[in-house]
Amino acid sequence: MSEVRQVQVANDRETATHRDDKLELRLWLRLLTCSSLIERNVRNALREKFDTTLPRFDLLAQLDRAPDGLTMSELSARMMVSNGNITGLTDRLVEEGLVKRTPSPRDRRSSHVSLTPAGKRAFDAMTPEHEIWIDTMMAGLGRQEMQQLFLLLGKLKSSVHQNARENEGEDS
Amino acid sequence: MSEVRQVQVANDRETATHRDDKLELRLWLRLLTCSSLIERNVRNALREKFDTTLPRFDLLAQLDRAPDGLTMSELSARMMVSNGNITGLTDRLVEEGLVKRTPSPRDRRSSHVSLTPAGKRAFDAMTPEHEIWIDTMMAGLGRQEMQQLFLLLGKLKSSVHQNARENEGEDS
DNA sequence: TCAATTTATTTTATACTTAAAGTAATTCAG
DNA sequence: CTGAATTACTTTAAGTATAAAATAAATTGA
Repeated sequence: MSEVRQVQVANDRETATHRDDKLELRLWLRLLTCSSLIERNVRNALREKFDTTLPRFDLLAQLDRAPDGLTMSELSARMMVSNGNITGLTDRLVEEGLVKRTPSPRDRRSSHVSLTPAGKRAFDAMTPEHEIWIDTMMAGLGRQEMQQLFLLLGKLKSSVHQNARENEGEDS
Repeated sequence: MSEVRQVQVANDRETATHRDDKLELRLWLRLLTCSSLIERNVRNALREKFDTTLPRFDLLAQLDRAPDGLTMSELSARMMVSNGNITGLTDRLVEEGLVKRTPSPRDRRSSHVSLTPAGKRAFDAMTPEHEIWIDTMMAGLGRQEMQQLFLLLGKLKSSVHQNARENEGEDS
């Protein structure tokens, strides 16, 4: 009575792709699956280990890389989210004391956001762990495979920038 | 007086990566950038052309691929979102008349969700356009590059499944 | 100068998303 | 058969996200 032992097969988006679906579509779904998987893991880990969220960590990371701080618009561009989103996110981080707003002396419309000492400490505590999570998830890939993947994704990124419908009213 | 003509350089996440950042981290950020870029484009296109959203389109797509319909749990697994999310999403699509819930005769806890004729029509109207958007964005990649990318992402997916911290309480 | 436009940000309304708790039906152990 | 555990789904509260409108400051052009 040999049990039919179901192998744990993830029931993700790709499960339902037809064999005759176009390569482009299957590629997009797989890309999305990978991205979502990693994102979910990082999100969960951040919550469990540091009681924070991915958007907050992301914002701190952007600031850590820009020692002079960034304007709301710069944050919006780098994090690829709307400006309104940054407003709320910054508000919460200010409340937590991890970030501060400094009105720009040159332009009264804009403010520079930067890490507070507490924010810097908090971020520095998270970084090494975060790096380990990422490394771990990618442990199944060899050095060369990663480089290859990095390269191909670079091409994809260019392709999207060049061909996407979003490019209206761009610089001539 | 030669103008310094700024080339339109995307100010995305990767802008701020240090040269000495680990390959794994840079790979993850680039993956996320690609995924977000494509996602944003599809989202905008769906809104502009069909006045709908990506999650709704996704749900319709899952149902279209499963002619007998799916339970809420199956939808949750395939779309990789929480079960509570599916509840709300389904509610809205039912309101729009694109989807219907049929109580399962075998299990009074669960219901099968499936496309209504209107839902099928709506989805069929969107599919060809959607495919074009994806194809267009990937037009910069050759056939072989796409296949290579697909393969490498498959490896990454396995790696994440195997190594991620999420694997607790799994099948022995 | 000064009106019109652009830019930086905030506000508003709505949708999406999650985790956690709750409800109800089913299954399982004994 | 029955109580305990599990499963399917919904509800709730909070956070994240967007588009669009609003505000206010800076810039531009005549």
